Amino acid sequence: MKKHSHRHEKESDLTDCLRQKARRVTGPRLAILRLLAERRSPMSSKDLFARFDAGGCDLATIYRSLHLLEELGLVKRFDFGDNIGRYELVASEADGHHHHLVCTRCSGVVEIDDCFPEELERKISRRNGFKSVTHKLEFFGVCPRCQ
Amino acid sequence: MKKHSHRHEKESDLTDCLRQKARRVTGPRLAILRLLAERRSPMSSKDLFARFDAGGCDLATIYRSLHLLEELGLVKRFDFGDNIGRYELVASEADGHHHHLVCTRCSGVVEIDDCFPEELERKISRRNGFKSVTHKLEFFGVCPRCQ
DNA sequence: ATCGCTGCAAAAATTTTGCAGGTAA
DNA sequence: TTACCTGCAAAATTTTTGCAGCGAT
Repeated sequence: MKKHSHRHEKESDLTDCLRQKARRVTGPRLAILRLLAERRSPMSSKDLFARFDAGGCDLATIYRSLHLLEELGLVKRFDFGDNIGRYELVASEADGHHHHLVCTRCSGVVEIDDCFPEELERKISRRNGFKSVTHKLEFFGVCPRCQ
Repeated sequence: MKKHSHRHEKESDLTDCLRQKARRVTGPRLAILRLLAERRSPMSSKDLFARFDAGGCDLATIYRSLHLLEELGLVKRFDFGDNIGRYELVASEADGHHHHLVCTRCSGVVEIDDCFPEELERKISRRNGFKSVTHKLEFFGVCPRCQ
């Protein structure tokens, strides 16, 4: 059984992870996690920067925080092919692995749960002798409103 | 039956495509196509720039050319998550749609022919009301030599 | 009181754009 | 000749880094 979820779950995850690495729990890191938790679709550093209240947080800090949070496995980076890194909170339930369907007109994002078949991934890994194989999969198309 | 391939196939494809758009066949465009044709794995603008002989070609021209060639459907852009656009020649046989297995240590690239099942892609498209759905799929892992 | 973290500023890296002159058709 | 292209330089974007001071533990 997984622990029950309550509003501070992410904060305690963060505290746990950081303690293990002798890193500190700070305002910007908590704020970034909260901002990401408010949205289902991935956000860029700039998106986050724009959503900080007055007295916000430096852009450099956002970049540094996202790198750290990614290293801790609390957030995950996605790439939609426009040279802008976007990050999403990693779901605590299950593995949270999922993909996106991005509208090429309005850039709207729909979360997709279907995934590349594990068996095929294993086959690709085995056939090429690669270890620790993962994948990135994103879908692109024109959403109903933009058609 | 498809037309037989000979060494100038890409050049004539280019000529055809450009004519249709009232664009010109130029040295840099031909050179970029040739450089891409020499390699199986995708190249960045900088890679291409570095491979130009003396009296080469401006980086800005490479960027402009790649955009144009992509628009013409002669090259395709891939993203490996490092904010660097990489381009590959579009195979003339079949649709040439394929993916890559990238080593996270040495950045070596293996071409992969397996692809996301069409039926699943159609299901995703249908379920969300999206049109013209395509996808980007890349694999990452540690290659045999780097293990 | 440590050591890590942040803001600020400067730099780096990738990509885009403006413009004057050169070139394919 | 007429657009279109290219090189050069400057700018725009996104991301990284150095450093002095602040702050979590």
